[in-house]
Amino acid sequence: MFIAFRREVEAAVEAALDDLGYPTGDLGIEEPPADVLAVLASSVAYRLAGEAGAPPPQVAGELADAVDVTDAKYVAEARSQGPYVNFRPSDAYFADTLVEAQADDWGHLADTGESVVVEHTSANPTGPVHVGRARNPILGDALARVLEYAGNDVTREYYVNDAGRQMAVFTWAYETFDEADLPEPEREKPDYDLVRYYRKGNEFLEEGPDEEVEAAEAEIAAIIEGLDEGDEATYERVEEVVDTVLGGMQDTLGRLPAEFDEFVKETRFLRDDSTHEVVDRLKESEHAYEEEGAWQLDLDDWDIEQSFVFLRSDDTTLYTTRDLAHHEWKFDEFDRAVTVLGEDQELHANKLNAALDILGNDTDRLEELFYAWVNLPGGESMSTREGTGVDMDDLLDEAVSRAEDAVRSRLGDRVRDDDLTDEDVERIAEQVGIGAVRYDVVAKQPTKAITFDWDDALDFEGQSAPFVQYAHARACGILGEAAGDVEPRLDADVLTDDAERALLASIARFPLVVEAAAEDLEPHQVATYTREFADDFNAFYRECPVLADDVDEDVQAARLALVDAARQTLANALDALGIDAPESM
RNA sequence: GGGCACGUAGCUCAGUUCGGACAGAGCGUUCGGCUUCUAACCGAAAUGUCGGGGGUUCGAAUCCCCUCGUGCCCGCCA
Repeated sequence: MFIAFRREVEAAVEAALDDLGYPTGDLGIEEPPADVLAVLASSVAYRLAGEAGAPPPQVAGELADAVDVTDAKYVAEARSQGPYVNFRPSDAYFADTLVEAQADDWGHLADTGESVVVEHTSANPTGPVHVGRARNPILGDALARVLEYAGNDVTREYYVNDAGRQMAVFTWAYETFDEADLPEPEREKPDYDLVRYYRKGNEFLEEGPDEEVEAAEAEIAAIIEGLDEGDEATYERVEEVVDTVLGGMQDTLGRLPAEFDEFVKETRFLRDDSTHEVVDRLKESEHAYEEEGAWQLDLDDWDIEQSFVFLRSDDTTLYTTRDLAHHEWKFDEFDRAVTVLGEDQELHANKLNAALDILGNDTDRLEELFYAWVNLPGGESMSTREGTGVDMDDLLDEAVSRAEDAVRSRLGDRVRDDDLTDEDVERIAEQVGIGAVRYDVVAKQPTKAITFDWDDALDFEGQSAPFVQYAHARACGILGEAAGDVEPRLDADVLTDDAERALLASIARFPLVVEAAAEDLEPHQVATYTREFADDFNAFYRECPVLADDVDEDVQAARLALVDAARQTLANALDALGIDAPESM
């Protein structure tokens, strides 16, 4: 709706500028402040003042007069206000918004016809998911959802690093150490079980007797070599560890929820020989050279100082080499590829891009979304190997437990009479607790560093998921109360209060927000929208009673339709973020 | 040392792409509101050298240069 409105405004302004003999390159279309009664405005008069030899307000007046919106469906009027030309919505704008927002798929944009692979998380399967890693799946899953809302065919991919040194160390440690020498696992889950071997192994390599460490290193090197050569027996040894740990991690990620369509293993690109084909092609490149037995690329032309080593002096490949084959696979299978990466990966990503360019790929099809690290208070970083950090399972358990306390403490003074069972309470606690954690992460700009704080992550008031979810529950409450007594009617003409109009205008913006968030790869724009929207709904809730006895029947029916449209908008906006919308709280 | 990010109210953050209407929220503080569709809510008040300095512009939180502070990266690791 908003998008159609914008199209009409753009066409009208462009035509008017053309008529008046002004350039049409800059239309100056922007969203006005909240207290201005317009959906869009143009500030172009500022720029034309010099050429026109008249002050901006005068140019704005001239432009407003020249704008012809008689054929427009959604733009009712162009009116100058100071240096701005404001575009006001027609009755049809509100009427169609009310109708369209009733649909289950409200906020979904037209199909782009494009397939997009969103690779996220891709954490090495070395142990339980900790909070430091959690930004990636939450951000990645929300991004995938937003891109789906924007009309793309999205595949969620977890790239499994099963061929590197870390997995070789893990496999060696798992086969070498005796469970009796390990501490009790922190949780009865396979990832918590096996990470003990990994930690023990790393400790041994750092502090063990030189001779024994040397022998261990030889065994680790043999595993790496076996993988690189595609040796089936080695692959099976490593796979046992990888799949077991990954299974445990998947359970945790699923709670967020972050689920994947594909788990693509790194060893796949060794077994099908594509990595070695990449090596051969790179050796032919004018940027390739051999130094001290290692093959590398000179990336000066891409303003990257450091060379890109793609073949070790012992002729084995590196993670980055295999990642090249991986990305060529993506280019074959999908139209676009987006990767969610920690900011520590930026140099690697730039080098990868340059190498893909050398291999003749169109790297415009590949984009990255970088996020800053989550640190512990005191500046300590979270590490699986060292066992520092807060486990994601612990955070989610605590969040759900606090949410359950909150739900139960409110049961006594509930006005709404919907008899929540224990099962309901548990479900709501799950939705609210996990939603709060997820919202806390997804609402912030990814480039800003986060210091983890229990109270901040578990704050259920103010700008949080529960605040937005509560607005949704309120809407459901009204709809439930009205069921059978009042039939909603799609009649926006009787919705004339400021709060009603503001809510409709806010509903109409939803598709635009999806469009912008997808375009910029910024799910947090949707999060910002949800809390502004909840504000608008709460204002309506306060100002406009729906079911009160003294409300006119027509108004009651129309307000009920408006409540349903708001409910649909809240539910879908939360869904685009991967947050559940409880019907009662 | 070089590269990339970040710095907005006491705290947590929107707004910065693409310069434009008085710089906005929440928490906290002070005051007020539940016999009225759910108070995880709402209303009112107070709170700012938009890190600092310079520049461009009719106009800068937003663009450019310098500077300070913080984080990340600079492996034949992943």
